[in-house]
Amino acid sequence: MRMSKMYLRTLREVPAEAEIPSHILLLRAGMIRKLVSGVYGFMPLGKRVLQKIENIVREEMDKKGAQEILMSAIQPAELWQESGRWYEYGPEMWRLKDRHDREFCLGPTHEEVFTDIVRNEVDSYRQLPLNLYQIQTKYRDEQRPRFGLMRSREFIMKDAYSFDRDWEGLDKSYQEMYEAYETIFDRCGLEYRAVEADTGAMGGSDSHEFCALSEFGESEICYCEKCDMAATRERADCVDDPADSSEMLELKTVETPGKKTIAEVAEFLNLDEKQTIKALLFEVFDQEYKYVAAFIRGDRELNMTKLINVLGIPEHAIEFADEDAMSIETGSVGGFTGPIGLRNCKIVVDSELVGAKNLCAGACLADHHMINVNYDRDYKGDIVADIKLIQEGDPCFKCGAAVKFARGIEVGQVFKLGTKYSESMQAYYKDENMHEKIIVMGCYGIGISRTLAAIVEQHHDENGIIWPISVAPYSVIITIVNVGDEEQNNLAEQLYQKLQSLGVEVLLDDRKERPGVKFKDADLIGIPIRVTVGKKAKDGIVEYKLRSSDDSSEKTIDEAIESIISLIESKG
RNA sequence: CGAGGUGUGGCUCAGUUUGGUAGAGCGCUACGUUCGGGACGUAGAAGUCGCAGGUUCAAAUCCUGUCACCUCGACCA
Repeated sequence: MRMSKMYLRTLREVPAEAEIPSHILLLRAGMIRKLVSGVYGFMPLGKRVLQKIENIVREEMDKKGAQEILMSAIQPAELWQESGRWYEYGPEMWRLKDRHDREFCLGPTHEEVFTDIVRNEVDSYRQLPLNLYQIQTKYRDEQRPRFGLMRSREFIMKDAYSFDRDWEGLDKSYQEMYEAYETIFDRCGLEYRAVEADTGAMGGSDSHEFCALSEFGESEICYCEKCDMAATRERADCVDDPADSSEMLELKTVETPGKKTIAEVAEFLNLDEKQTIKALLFEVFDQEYKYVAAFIRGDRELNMTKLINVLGIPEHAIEFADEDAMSIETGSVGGFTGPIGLRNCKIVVDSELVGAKNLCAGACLADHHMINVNYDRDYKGDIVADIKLIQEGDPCFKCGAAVKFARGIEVGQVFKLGTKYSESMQAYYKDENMHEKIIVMGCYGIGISRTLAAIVEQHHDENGIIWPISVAPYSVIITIVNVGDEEQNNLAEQLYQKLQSLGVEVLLDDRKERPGVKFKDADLIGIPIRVTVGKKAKDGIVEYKLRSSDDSSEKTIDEAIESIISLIESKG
């Protein structure tokens, strides 16, 4: 491609909308352009990178026997009603109606559609296992789109769905996809970590997230250096402090005027925060009960994901309670709510509180707390479970060593769905004995556009992007220092033609620009190999330089071609 | 959804406090001089000041409403 003809505009200044390196650089390098909040278009260079990533994904999926199809982005509400997710999915789903008032959505994911296709066409065990995938645009009406491609409302995703005869088959399919993902992210040049994850709105049992490590990642992950534990923060189990064997003391109510927070109460009563109980009050929607009170030890934080999991409700069906309204119905008192005296409300108690003794809790009476509160003797929970959020340095639930934290960009996730969808949507097959059996499913996603952003996060410097050669829009850029010089033009043209005939993806910077501008642009758009044709063109000498290094060397064009070919073969 | 902020040529921004009829740099066009890390000169083109009302002789500027965008929080396969 001749740059004089290429549709490309690079920006010198940082667009006001962008904050993090990938967003800034993708905009500055003319790879993406915003249409509205959370919706981006891909310009020629960006589109090429996207295709590189897609092709890596295709190759590795195909190697595992997965077959590519393409389903529509538009989906009928009926399918989602059948699986129960039309309600569950919440406001993130982009819903619309046709002229006859029939309801549809723009697909945020495709479990229902794939299950529907397969249940209609798979009858026999001979057709299983089966793995189908697509690379397609997905829609999620995010509350707050952020960071360019990182969290957008329209994005490109590879989603695969496996269909097996039984759970053993699913385990195998899952393992195959897990391995494919490792290869895919390795080939994309990403430094990543696979961590255990919550299954969230997808449902199912096991799940792993593949997180590209980055300080701007939105996933908090925790891991253990002593054992193989690695999980998202919301998923990580917590270890309860050991039970206290002290005697139970007499329950008392004490005055604590105006002391509402844990810190204030602990200081006022001269207690450790560990000796207090924190109350968190929620209102829930469309359930048998209206309010939830969650109790955890005063020094702990609540893990919202764990809470909604034990309650078995979708995330959008719960929010912090309006204290006044709740007070009337349940007897809670803002700042002074405790487990004793509450009514008409689901009580969830963190498991750690069961073994703790003589704690301080709100008295459900203004300006009063109770001391020497003990589980079982003084109060009970409707549910007792681990609902704590893990902190850095807490003990690992597998081996007890202190856990470490890191941040990552979730570029892929694999789920064992099991029979969640095949059951609700009745996807069966017949076994050897003509017995009807349920299909066991898995699903496997990769955010293609997010992966692109993650690669930039990990591969850039102050001058711009540094694409790994495997995903670079072009492998080589030939920079002509002075297009007014015939010898330079001729030599560059010769090299350009040769590289093209060898199948090398090459840019020829034949623009009438000063060399400084061309070098800056070459660095910004991140082409891995730069060949500069300058003063020594008359001797047949060019300068060969890698974007990733400051060193350069002088070569004849044949030597340059040799270096280029061998580099592409080793890294491409 | 809660809090804060911003909307002025393609981009980055000044001008708004104190109303007087729109500016700079970059980019763009033409010509000339340059030509190894974002050159210089000359001459140009380009903006209903987010939108709608209102106040006023006069509104980018003041008032009301509205929309969009950004940040933090909450939330998020």
